[in-house]
Amino acid sequence: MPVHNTDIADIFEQIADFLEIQGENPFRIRAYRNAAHSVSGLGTELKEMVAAGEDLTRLPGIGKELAAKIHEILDTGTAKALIKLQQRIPKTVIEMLKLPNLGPKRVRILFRELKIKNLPQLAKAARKGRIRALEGFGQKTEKAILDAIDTRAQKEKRFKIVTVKPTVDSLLDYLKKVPGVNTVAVAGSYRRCRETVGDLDILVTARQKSPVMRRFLEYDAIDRILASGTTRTSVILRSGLQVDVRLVQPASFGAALQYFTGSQDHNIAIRRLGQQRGLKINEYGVYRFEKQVAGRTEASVYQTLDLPLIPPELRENRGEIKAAAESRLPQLIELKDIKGDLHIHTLASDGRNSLAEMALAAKRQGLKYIAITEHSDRLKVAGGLDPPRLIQQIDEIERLNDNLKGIQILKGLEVEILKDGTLDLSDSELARLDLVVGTVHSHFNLPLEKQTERILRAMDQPYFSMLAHPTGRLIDERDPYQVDLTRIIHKARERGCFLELNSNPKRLDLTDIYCQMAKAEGVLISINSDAHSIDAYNDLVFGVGQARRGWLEKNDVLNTRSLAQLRKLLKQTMG
DNA sequence: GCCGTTTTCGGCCCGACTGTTTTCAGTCG
Repeated sequence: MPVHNTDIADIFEQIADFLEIQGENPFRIRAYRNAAHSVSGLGTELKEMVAAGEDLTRLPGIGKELAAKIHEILDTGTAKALIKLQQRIPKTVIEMLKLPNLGPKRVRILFRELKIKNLPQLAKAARKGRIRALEGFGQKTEKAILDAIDTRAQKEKRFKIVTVKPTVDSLLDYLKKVPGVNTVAVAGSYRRCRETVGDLDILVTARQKSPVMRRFLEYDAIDRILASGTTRTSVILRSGLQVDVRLVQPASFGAALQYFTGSQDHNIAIRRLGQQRGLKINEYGVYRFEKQVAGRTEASVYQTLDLPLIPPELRENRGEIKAAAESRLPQLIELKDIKGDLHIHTLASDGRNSLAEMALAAKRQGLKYIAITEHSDRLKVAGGLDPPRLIQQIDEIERLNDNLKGIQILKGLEVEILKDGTLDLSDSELARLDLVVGTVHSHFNLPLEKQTERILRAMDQPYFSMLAHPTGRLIDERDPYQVDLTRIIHKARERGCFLELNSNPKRLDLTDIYCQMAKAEGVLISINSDAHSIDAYNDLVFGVGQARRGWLEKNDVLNTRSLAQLRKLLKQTMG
């Protein structure tokens, strides 16, 4: 059973949880959490680094002790330290930490004083009124605990960025119209283009006595109010989404935007840097002693640390601060760099628009080329094309290309990768195409080794240009299938083929970390819409967001190339 | 447990809000 970075990070987080409930040294706990974050954000598998004989203590947040634990976990699959902790405190106690208003101190009291070991016992004790009697608890806390248990499933939910976008647009519009309001901006994980957001952070600057906070409370989609102060108001919308609005002074706007954009790990690192220079950085500004020296703009905050403005998508404390200090921040790809879209369906398979409609809509979006890639024969439920229908479509594309100006259509196919790693159509049939996009739509449950071998074999077929949605995951709906992406990326480099970053906001597959890994290997990524209708070109912006989180620059992306360059690159994958 | 232009010890990010207090601890972001 191979151990992945996520397994190691998970063990470190668990150790941190246990230590926290034990009331351990908070900085020791932080060290474990830092290490977990550092490990999960690595662009390389630790098992490979160890195999290559690399010194793990060179990684940020990993010292001698934790390096030894990583070795132990790689060897045994677990850590003795964790097992020891689990013997003293039942695993189920950790679940209580996830409830709002319950942190390590209170969970510790519940466990020690009332011997509460899990959520059902906690609910029982709360119903009997035993919790309010505890030191530091009261009636309100007891009720909050009960409420939280009752609505727990709902609360853990994160929202896909695509479902939040209309809310953001509407709220910004609403707040901007309130008298006296000057600036409204969204911060948080939404601004960092994370694939899901837990809540929305909105910043407002306004003239004195603007009724903005009161008016926000009147916003019609609000279900209930969590907190309401002069500078911060928190509400839950009927959709379940939490929204925090903060009123800030113009002189503090940049500092607040920096602060609330996060990530938290990035901010901690930034404030530490400030500290080393005798600066205090908070959401109001950058201070030397009592005097504010920056904060009106975000750039001014970074400037006090001699850093350029770091793009929000990079702010995860995954090396961006060091890169900024060394003037080697990437010039991140932008939506306007995308010249074409290489994964598109039409009415011929399961799309909702015709070939001509898809082509014209692409042209309106400013794209120069598209590839039509219908499903192949085996995927009957999606109207997969058999060889005769594929030939028919190739003819149709050639006819259209003769008549269309300003957009070129490439002949492609989204071919099924069969269980044994062969492709759904024969080489002679695939040879007629400009590109072949391979995908897995069946046998999701193969074990890691089999699934990986299956895909590697497919990539080795003579006609194979690109692996689409490489992990098959659907955010919050379907886990990725078991596959060793490190080997897939190595193979792509060796074979000269490409990996897709699918822009469908339900997929966003590849994820940021693997984009970064592919980039390091020199494997080009294609940011595709997987469009099934003309509206879907709008999703490319989500793919670009994920690509930016993966540090991708224009040159790292296949479909920023001119049509001539693209054809050359594709030809190398065909035959 | 990590880390070092404060370097092998003594630090480790910072403030708002709430509930339970009667001046503050815990939680959260």
